[in-house]
Amino acid sequence: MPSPIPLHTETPTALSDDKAIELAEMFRLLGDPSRLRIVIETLAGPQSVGHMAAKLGLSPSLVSHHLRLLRAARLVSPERRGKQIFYRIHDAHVRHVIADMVAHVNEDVHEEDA
Amino acid sequence: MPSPIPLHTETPTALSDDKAIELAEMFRLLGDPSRLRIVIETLAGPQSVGHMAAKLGLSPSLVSHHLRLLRAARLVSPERRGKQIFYRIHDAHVRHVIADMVAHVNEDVHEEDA
DNA sequence: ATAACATATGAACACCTATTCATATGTGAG
DNA sequence: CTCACATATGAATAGGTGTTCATATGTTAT
Repeated sequence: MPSPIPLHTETPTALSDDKAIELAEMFRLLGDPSRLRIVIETLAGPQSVGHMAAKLGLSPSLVSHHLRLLRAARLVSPERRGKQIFYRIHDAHVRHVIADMVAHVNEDVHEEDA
Repeated sequence: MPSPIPLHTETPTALSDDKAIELAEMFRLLGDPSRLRIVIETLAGPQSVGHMAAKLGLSPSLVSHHLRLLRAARLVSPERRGKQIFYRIHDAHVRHVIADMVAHVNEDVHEEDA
């Protein structure tokens, strides 16, 4: 029979092709400075579009465009409160991934080779 | 005195603007499927350009182009062995960041809200 | 109803980028 | 030296993308 559900057949860090594409798509969205800053803002809690635009020095229109992409990729999710719409990080998974990256960059002491 | 070396002044996940740009640049490079797969290959140990090209189904030329960008960003580093050139992940920092992301995507059980 | 505000959306544009192809550079063998 | 192999590089191009502007949609208050 063809090895059912192989758990540890490859190197500790392997990735199926579809997972690679999925992960690349997430990286791509975070690869734009404006978008990355928007996502990081949501880590502190739900933020309105206007608040983010003001705080980041971007036009509300631009922030909305970026939020649409982040929404479609399920990186953030909207929540209406009166006239405003607050965006939060979509789930704990995304939160952990981003937070880890930020932590890594912040501690950024240059270690030697791997 | 103006609070020296503030450690926990902001939210647990804040980021200076230059760090945000630096991080975004790293995300951007990993945001291309071909490039991401190349980097992931190097996690298993030093790999020659030709080997990667064959394994990933990409032209050696394309792999070389991508490696140039990854090299410039210090994500990978080259090492000559005879005619071939082997690329490895540049340092432990990069290795951890990528490995964490792969791990997160692999365990990918959809949790609820953050 | 209208008005004011908040966000979203569509089009247009300038810019960037991934890929291919052709060519160059470097290396070891004979 | 020449030849074959491995990688790098430059140009050209097709497709993608971030931003701006104008306009639409939705919400609350009067």
